[in-house]
Amino acid sequence: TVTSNALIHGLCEAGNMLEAVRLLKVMLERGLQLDKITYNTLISGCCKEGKLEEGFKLREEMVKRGIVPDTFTYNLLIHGLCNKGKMDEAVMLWNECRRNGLVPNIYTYGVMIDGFCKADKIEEGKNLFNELLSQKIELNSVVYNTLIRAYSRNGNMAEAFRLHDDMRSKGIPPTCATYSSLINGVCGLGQVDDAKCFLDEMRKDGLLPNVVCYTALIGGYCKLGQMDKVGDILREMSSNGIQPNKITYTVIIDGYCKSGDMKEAAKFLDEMVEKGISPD
RNA sequence: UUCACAAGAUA
Repeated sequence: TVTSNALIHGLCEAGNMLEAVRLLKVMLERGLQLDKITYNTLISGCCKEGKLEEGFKLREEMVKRGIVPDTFTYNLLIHGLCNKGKMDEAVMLWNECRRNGLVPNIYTYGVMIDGFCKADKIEEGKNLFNELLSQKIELNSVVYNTLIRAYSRNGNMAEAFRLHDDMRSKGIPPTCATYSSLINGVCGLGQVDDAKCFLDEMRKDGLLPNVVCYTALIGGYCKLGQMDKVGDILREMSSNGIQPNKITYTVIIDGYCKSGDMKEAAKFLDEMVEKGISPD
């Protein structure tokens, strides 16, 4: 069963749900004992493809087989609902989860907080976060990053920085995701040169700026129409061994197009294709 | 062996 579960997971990750379900049938035919992990893995695959109905059907099926859904199961389904912006239904599932005597974990909170934030209900997200603070659940970087991203997108950098200080003071390490959100927020205010300083701060924290951080900065310069600065960042990236990816190129090409320089845009498109990245 | 967070364009 463990081996088959791992295989199913691999197929789901590859987006090959049909094969994964086929494998499930094979397991049944061979009389292999299915477990929570088998079902959770499949439910995760369905939810990632946005096939929520399938996910809920699988949950029914597991119950029929006498396998009791656990917190993972709920987290997956709640996540699926959140991704569709169905926060009211997500809240109902959250309540059902507790009614069934299951204890929400850090993932449950993380998914819900992120769902609220992405549905433009930051205050609700923040309230859940405060509830989380009062629990005996250990906090981690992800929940902080979620809120930091939300406040940064809103241009509320004061609150974003406050959370950043707060996580540090609790010994929770900022990550690349923390910094890319902060960079993106400061860039959104047009302070791209200031945002660039975060690269050094990251290194002081023992983090190596990754392609996401650099791309956020490039995007900032593009929005300001400072296309000359884009080359600087690209050089800094390559001297640090970081390769631009498809999103980086998309940002640059879009920037040149919007600044009316189609020749440069075409150059970067060519460069991207030469590197084996297919445009979309 | 299964769950959450960061950067882009899109009529």
